[in-house]
Amino acid sequence: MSVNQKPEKLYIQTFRQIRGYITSKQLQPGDQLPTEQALCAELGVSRNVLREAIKSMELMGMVSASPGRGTVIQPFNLDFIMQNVLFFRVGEDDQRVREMFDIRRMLEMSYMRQAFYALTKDDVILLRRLAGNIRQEFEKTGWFTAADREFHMSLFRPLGNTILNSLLDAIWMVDEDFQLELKRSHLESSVRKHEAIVEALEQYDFFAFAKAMEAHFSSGKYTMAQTYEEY
Amino acid sequence: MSVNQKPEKLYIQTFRQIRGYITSKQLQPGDQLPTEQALCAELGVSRNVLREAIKSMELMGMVSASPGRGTVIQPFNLDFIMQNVLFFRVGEDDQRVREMFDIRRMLEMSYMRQAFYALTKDDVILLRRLAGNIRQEFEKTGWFTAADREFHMSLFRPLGNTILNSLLDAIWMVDEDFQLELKRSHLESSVRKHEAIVEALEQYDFFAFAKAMEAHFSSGKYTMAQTYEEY
DNA sequence: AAATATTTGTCCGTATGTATC
DNA sequence: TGATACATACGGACAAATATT
Repeated sequence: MSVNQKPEKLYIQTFRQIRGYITSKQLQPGDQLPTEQALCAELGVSRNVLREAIKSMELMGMVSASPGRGTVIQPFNLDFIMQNVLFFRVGEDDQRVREMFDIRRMLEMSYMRQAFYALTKDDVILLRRLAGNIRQEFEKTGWFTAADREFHMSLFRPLGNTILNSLLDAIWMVDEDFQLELKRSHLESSVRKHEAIVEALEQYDFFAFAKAMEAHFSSGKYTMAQTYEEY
Repeated sequence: MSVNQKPEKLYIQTFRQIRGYITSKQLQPGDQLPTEQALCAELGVSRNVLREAIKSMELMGMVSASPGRGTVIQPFNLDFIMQNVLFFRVGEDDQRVREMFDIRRMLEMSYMRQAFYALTKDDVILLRRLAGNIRQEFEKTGWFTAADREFHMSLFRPLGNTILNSLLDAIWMVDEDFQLELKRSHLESSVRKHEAIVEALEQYDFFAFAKAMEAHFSSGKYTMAQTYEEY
């Protein structure tokens, strides 16, 4: 009796082959993939199978396709993976959501030092304006999810850490569905705390900045674990 | 002039809808998805479009399909993604890899305090054994990737933070493909540093534990940014 | 600016192999 | 063994979006 090596399904083989095509030809972001017709002929598969492989790549953010234009290699980006795979089941229960928020807090507190020194004057000006947006949005709607997100993302974007940005972005995406439970008093003080962060940045005072960041996280919803401390 | 809202492509909508179906019905690993035919009818799309969505999920490891049996939800697993998306793209420039290692370092340093107090006596005994495995594997093969991973995962698993575990797991997966460039001298001292971590745990000395963790990360490959410091 | 070609998007039908009862 | 349900795979056809002439 011989070993029954079950061959991999065709669309998975095809996925690998296309991937191999990209790496072996060293295709860069912006480069074109051959047309579906050409790839079908080259790989000897039907158009359906080929599409199942390519659409998978598209949904993972590896390529982007549009009619008349073709299929184009995309730059490195983990956003889709983070949102749809890594944090796939998070929305289901509150414990996971709190874990995510806690991880965000830890990451922001860990990277705040690097962020502080990476921020340019223009970045600080932008942050001042975004803090204004938070206040504005709060006074207008009693809410400020979008502005809050933009503020925090802008704080860490200058670091240029792609993975970190993707991670924070994915967590914020979940956040937007869960922020509804906040109390108004927390929101009010939170508006002020964002302004305190900007003030510290404007004065180029890292210690004040760190204190303001900690204060920001130790309020309201960010209360899963103890706050940041030195050991 | 009205806003030109371009509708998303059907197979992307469908992907989301199926994902929504899984979460809203709270389907667990092992549960069945409806048949292709049934889903086509329910979502009002053709079989091809539906398959492009489902095959994407299969390639991401979210479900598994086979003829005669149907489509089944899979437990959380990033293997395929890591192998076929991350690693493949990461190779373009190892900046991404360094970013991931750095994030791991930050997370481990952030959570070490909670981990320290969450560890039971049995956990420490396990860690002692795993440190032994590291030495053993190193002396036998000159290498210890698997044992290293197991050690670190066991350090933080007792925390019970699902998201954190997933994240660390994902980063380790990339690590295993990239650790090949380490120098032997670093490896030797790294073996000792793992043992130092366990010794601190056995003596229930948080300060020594923290120092050992920092020392561990400040050596060899973990040199992207400055080491952990209080502010 | 308009017509035409190219390329992907979407649908349908059919045959085959596999798992289950 | 046979019958049924299901995913796998192929092919053709037309629509829609984009690029080209």
